[in-house]
Amino acid sequence: MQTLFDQDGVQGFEYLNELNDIQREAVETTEGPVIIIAGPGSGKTRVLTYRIAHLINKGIAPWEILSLTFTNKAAKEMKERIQHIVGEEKARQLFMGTFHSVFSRILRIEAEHIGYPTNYTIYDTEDTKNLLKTIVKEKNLNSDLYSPGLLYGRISNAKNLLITPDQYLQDQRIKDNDAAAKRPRIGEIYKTYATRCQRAGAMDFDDLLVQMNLLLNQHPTIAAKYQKRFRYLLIDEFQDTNHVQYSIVKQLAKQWGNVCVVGDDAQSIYAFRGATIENILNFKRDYPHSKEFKLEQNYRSTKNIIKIANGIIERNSNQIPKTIWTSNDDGQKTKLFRAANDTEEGRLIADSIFVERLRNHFQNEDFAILYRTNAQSRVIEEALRKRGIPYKVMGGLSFYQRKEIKDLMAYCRLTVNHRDEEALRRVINYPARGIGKKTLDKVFQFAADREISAWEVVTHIHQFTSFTARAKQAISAFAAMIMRFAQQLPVLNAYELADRIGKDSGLLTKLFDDKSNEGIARYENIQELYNSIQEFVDNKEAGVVNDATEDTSTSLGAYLQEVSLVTDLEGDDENTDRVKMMTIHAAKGLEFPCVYVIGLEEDLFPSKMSSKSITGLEEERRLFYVAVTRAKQKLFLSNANQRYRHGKILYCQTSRFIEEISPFHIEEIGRKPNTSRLPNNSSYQGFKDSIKGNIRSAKQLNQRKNANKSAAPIGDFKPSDASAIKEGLSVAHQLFGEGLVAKIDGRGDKRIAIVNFMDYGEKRLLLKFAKLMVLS
DNA sequence: TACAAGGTTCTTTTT
DNA sequence: GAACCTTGTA
Repeated sequence: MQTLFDQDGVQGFEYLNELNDIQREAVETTEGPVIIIAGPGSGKTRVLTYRIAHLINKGIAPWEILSLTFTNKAAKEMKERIQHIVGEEKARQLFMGTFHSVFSRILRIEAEHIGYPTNYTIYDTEDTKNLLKTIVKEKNLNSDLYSPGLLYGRISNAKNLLITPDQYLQDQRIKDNDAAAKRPRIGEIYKTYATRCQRAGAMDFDDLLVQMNLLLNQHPTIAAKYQKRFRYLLIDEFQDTNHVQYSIVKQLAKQWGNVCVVGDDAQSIYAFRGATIENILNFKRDYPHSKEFKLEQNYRSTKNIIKIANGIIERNSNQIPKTIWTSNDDGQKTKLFRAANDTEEGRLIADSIFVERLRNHFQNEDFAILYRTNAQSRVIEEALRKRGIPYKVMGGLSFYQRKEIKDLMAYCRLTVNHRDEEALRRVINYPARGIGKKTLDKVFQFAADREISAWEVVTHIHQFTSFTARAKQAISAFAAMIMRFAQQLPVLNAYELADRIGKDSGLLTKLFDDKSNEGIARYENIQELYNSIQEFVDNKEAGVVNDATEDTSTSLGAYLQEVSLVTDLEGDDENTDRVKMMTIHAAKGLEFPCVYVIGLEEDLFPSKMSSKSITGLEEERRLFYVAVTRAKQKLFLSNANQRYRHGKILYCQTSRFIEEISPFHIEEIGRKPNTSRLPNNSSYQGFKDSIKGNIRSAKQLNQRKNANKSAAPIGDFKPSDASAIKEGLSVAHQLFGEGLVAKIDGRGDKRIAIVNFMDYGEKRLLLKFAKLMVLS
C-alpha cells in the first residue's frame, strides 16, 4: 500500500485504504475529465484532498494543480485538510482558493494586457451600487425605475452570461424586454458603468471572472502559459458555478483535459447568482468521454437524519436520480421546537444547547445554529448571552463592511490607486475639510464631461475657473496629502503607512474624539484593523504564504490585494470552543454534531421572494436539504408563531417544509402552531394576547442594577399615538419604579428610546407595554 | 457648509 | 432597526 508525505513531518498513512471502492476509483482516475456527483456527507472533500495527495504522490508538482472552490470558508476548509495530508510546505505550493481570489491574483500579474493597472481596486457591492446611483443621477433618470439594486442584478446577470455592454445594447430580445419593463436605458447605464470602472481602474466581483475569461480568450500566449501550467484542475461545488466560471474552466483545461468537477445538483443553492445546474449537463456534453462517479453512501449523519433529508429532496422534480443511504446508527429523533415568538425560540435553543452540553458532553463548538437570513442572529445571540453560552457569528455584517473600516480602507485604496473614484468620493470630505456637496458635484461632473478620472480634476483643480478659491485650496490640500501618502508606498510597509494615513488624515482623531458608545466601538474596530495589518506584515516577513498565488510583499498594495476578497476578519481565535451561528448558505460544506435549523416559517424559510415560483421554491427546498444534512448526530428544528421583522410584529405560519416531513420522524416540543391565518400587519391584537406574561416579566426589569446607560431606539409608532405612548411610559415608570428611565427620543413623536436596560428583548417588552397603554 | 433631526424604505442568500 | 435621503438651522 502506498505511503508517503512523511518528509514534512506528517505521518505517512495508507490513504487509499481509507476510501470505499467508488471513492478510490475517483481518486485514482487522475487522467481525463471526471465528474463526481457527491451526495452530502459522502466524503467529497476527502476524495478531493486525497486526489490532490495522490497526484503529488505520483510526482506531479503542487504548482501544476489548480483547485477552485466557491466560498472562502470552503477554500479554507480545503486548505486545512490538504495541509494535514501533504504537509504545509507542499500545500503552500498549490494553486488553491476561490474562483475570485485565484483569478484576481492572476489578473494582477497580467493586468497590463487587459488595460488595467496592476494595483487595480476591487469594488464591493456597496461601491458598485454607489457608482450606479451616481450614474443614474448624472443621467437624470428616475431612481425608482433605475434602482441600484435592480441595475446591479441586471448587469451582474449580463456579465455572468458573458454579454458585453455592446452586445447588450444590440440584442433585440433584451431591448424588447427592457422596454416592456419601462426601463429602456439599462444597456446605456451598463455601458457607462463599465467605462467608469475601467477609468477608475476598478473591477467589481463579476469583472474578476469576465476579465479572466477575456484574458484567456484574447491573448493566446498568456492562455497557453496557464493552460500549460495547470495540468490538473479540480472544481469543488460545481453545481454552484455559473456560465463564466465554467467557460474559464473549459479554457484552462484545454491543453491537458484533466479536469475533475465535483458537485451535487441537490445542493445547488446559488441559482440566484447565476449558478446553473446546466453546467453539470453541459460538462457531460462537452466532455463525452468523461468518467462519472456517484458517491451515495453518507458517512456523516444518522439514519433518522438521512430519512428526513431524503424526504425533503424527493419532493423536487428537477434532479439527477440518486439514493443517499447510510450504515450509521438510527440516532435520536429530530426535535421540533414550537415557540410563541422569536425571543422564546432563542430561549428554547439556548436551553437545549445547555442541556445537551451537560448530558452528552458536547463542546460548544459541536453546535451550529443555522438560519435563512442574517437578521435572525440577533435574538438568538441575546438568548445565548443570557445563558452564558459562548458563540461566534460567522459572516453576516462583515468586519470589512463597517463604515469606519471602509473609510480607512478607502484612504488606503486611494493612496494605492488614485483613480479609484468610489474611494475618493468616500473620503474627500471625511473628516470634513470644507469640500461641500456643490463642489463635489462639480468635480464629478467635470470628470464625466471630459471623460477623465475624478482624480485628474482634483489634481488640476486650478485650471477650473468655476470653483471658489476656498474650494480650490481645500481640494489641492487634499490631493497633496494623498500624494504624500503615495510617496511613502515604496518606503513604508502596510502597517506603517496605514498608521500614517489614519493619523495624518484626521480620521483617527475624529474617531477618538467621539466618546459615545458607538464611537468607542468604532475606534476599537479601527484598532483591530491595525492589529490585523500588523499581523499581515509579520506573516509576510516570516515568509508565510497560504498558496502559490501569494507573494511576500509587505506593501500596502499587497495588503489591499489580500483583503479585498476576504469577508471576515478572523484573528487567530484563542477561543474556538464556541457555538457557531451562520446562514445556511455559509454552512455549506461544513458539518456539526448538533445542528439547529431555526425560523421555519412561511415567508422566512421558504423566503417570501422565492415561494412564488416553482424554481424558487425548489431552490429553497434544496437549501433546507443542505441545512438538514449538516448534522451528524442531532438535528433540531424550530419555528415561532410571531416574530419581529422590520421593527414590527409579524404573525407567522409554520413553514411548509415542516409540514412536508413525516410526523413519524419528528418529536414536537412546545405550543401548538398557528392554525388560522392571522392578519399580517394587524394592529396590536397580539399584545393583548400576551399581556399578562409580559407584565410579569416587565416587573423584573427594574431589578436589574448594573444595566448599561446607553439609549437605543427600539421601535416606531404613529405620531398620532405619541401622547398616548408618553402616557403609557409614565404609567410604566410609576409601576416599575426608579430603575426604569424611558423617554421619547429626540426624534420627536415617532421613535422611542429606552434608557437603562441592558438587552434588546427587554426594551422591546417595554415598548410593547407602552403600546398596550395606547389601546387600553 | 456642517451638523442634527426628521423621514423613508427596506431585507434572502455570496464573491 | 439600520442605512439612506431630505430638510432646517447655525
